[in-house]
Amino acid sequence: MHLNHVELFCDVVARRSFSKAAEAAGISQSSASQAVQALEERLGAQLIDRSKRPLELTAAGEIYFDGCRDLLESFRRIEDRVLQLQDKVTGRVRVAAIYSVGLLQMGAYAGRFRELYPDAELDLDYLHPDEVYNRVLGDETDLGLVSFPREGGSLSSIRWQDQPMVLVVPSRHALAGSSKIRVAEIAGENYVGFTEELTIRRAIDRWLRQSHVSVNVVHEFDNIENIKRAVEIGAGVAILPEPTVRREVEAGALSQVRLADVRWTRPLGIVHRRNKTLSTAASRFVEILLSDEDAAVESGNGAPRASRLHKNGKSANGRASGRRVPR
Amino acid sequence: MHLNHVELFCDVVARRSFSKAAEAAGISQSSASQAVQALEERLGAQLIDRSKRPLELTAAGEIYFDGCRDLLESFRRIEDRVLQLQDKVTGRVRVAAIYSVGLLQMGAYAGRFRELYPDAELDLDYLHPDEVYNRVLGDETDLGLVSFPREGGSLSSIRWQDQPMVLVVPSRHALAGSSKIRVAEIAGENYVGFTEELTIRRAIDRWLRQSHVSVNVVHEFDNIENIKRAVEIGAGVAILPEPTVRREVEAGALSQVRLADVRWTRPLGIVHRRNKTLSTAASRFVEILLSDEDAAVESGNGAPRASRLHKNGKSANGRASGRRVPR
DNA sequence: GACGCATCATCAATTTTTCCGATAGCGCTC
DNA sequence: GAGCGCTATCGGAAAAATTGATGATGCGTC
Repeated sequence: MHLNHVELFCDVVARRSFSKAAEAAGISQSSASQAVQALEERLGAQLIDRSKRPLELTAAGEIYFDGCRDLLESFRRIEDRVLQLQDKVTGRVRVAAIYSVGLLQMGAYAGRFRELYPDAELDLDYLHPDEVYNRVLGDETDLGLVSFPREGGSLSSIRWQDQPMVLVVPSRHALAGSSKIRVAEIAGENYVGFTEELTIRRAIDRWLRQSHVSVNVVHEFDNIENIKRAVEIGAGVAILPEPTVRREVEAGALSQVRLADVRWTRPLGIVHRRNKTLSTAASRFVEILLSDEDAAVESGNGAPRASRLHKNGKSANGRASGRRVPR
Repeated sequence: MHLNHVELFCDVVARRSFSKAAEAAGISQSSASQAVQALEERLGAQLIDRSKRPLELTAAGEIYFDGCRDLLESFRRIEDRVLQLQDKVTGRVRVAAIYSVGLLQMGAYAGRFRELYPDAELDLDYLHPDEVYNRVLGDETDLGLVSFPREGGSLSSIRWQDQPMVLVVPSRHALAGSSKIRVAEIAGENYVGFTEELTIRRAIDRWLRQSHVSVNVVHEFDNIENIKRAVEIGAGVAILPEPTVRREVEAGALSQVRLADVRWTRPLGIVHRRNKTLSTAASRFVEILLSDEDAAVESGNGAPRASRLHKNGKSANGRASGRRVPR
């Protein structure tokens, strides 16, 4: 029996689609169909009910899926154990990041990871926050990079960074010159904010309320890029994580103003399934995220750093564990 | 990755031989070699040290083997669960029986099993008792049929039959006419017995000692067939399980005499690995062994029957469970 | 310590399996 | 009910496992 076929079956089930799973596996839809059929033939039982759209699992399929899910996980762990013995880091790490984390920072981390562990494969996706959680929960990704990380249930999270929130204003705005202001000075400004379904919107609302400041919301977007564009054209001011506007500030397209009397930060975290032990490769990726010195600079406040995840008992030779790559 | 390759690797390790494992799997030695090499290449690690004869596992191989052993077992269970859903009994049952059980009785049981479950594969081997235990312990067989079953450690046993021991004499012997005698009458007879390493020999010795009877041992054999031949040619008398001499007694080649004042029996048991759940097919085979009505007749004493192993919650249609095959 | 035996690796040829692309059929949605 | 998206099916192509022959190596034996 081909374990690849089992893996494919599980992916078909997870995605509720043969074609999606086939594409993800880099094979043709036809091949995916045949692979699952081979499994069904071997068992002499229908696993998937294709007469429904989207497809559904049969009772047998349910049982088989549950079992194979664990089986594949076990197999991965076994291989990992052997590979660890020789300090090899291989396998695939699937990372899903929210747009505002991903586009700005992940490139550098990914490069570093690929440089240190050329044998490992890194899949990076930039998604909507909800989709990141879905993937983690559905076991379609190993690590999720999100802001205001949720915990509990089958989710566990690792604290990663705390990004200071700054006021962002058009470069010709009255406040553009100031390096620091008090929150109260924002009151009544035209404001470009996040849409209400986003956690960060609710956090900012709460912060403003606590400071007894209210603003005039003129636009709402569900992503930072659009907010920045709106501020650039003078639609209003915004409150955004400092690292996400650094490039525009340096280029002069936007101005940032620190808020002197509050410590608003956007916490970023790495979420993963609680019960699933991370693969060595995944652990190493987390390690790179956490060990990065830039991050230490960026996380402006004195919050304790997340402790190192990876503990390798017997790494004697100079492997990556403690290594720093010069920026 | 091919699960077959993993299975093959495990078999190679268990047998400490590529060629043996290849033969057992029904493939060429070349193929076996390449299959294991494929695994090693995938892991980038040597699993087996071929420079030793017989081959040895490397540290990586040790880890991999332990993991894969369980993995294969898990996979088997998963498939079994699915198959059970549709009342299918497939898969392989490997049975190792001691000669004296096997040759006489197993044919009928095997036939019955193959008739009831044509999709399942039954491997029957007749071996020396020690070898039966080795196979069970080494996980090379699912069920072992032995006399005086050992328990404990990783072994578990199911009571199967208690065969009454009878005195067997040449057909022209002075006692040949009697249907019953007292044990004391054996005293001083020329006796053909088992070799000392066999459990049954030690049991008989103990019984004779308890009855304060001693005999004149003229020959020792490690199997029942040879003992019968020796008795046939008049070398002496023997004490053997009744079912094993029934054919010769009916044919007139030997005479059997019941022992009136003792209840000596040879217990037969089904041994298997304790922690390993039996496959459905294996359970059904056990069921056939236990449900047989002949066995009830043969087990002369009133010892409680082993309870039925198999419990299938949802078998509604008239499947084999309760079915009896007329003798 | 050389010989023979058993065992395993290697190689090219062949068989078997898998995979692909095109096409047809079917369910779902509008 | 037409259109769209999805999956099964089919023949041919590609990839893979398997084989048989041959060579290398460890191990016991004389």
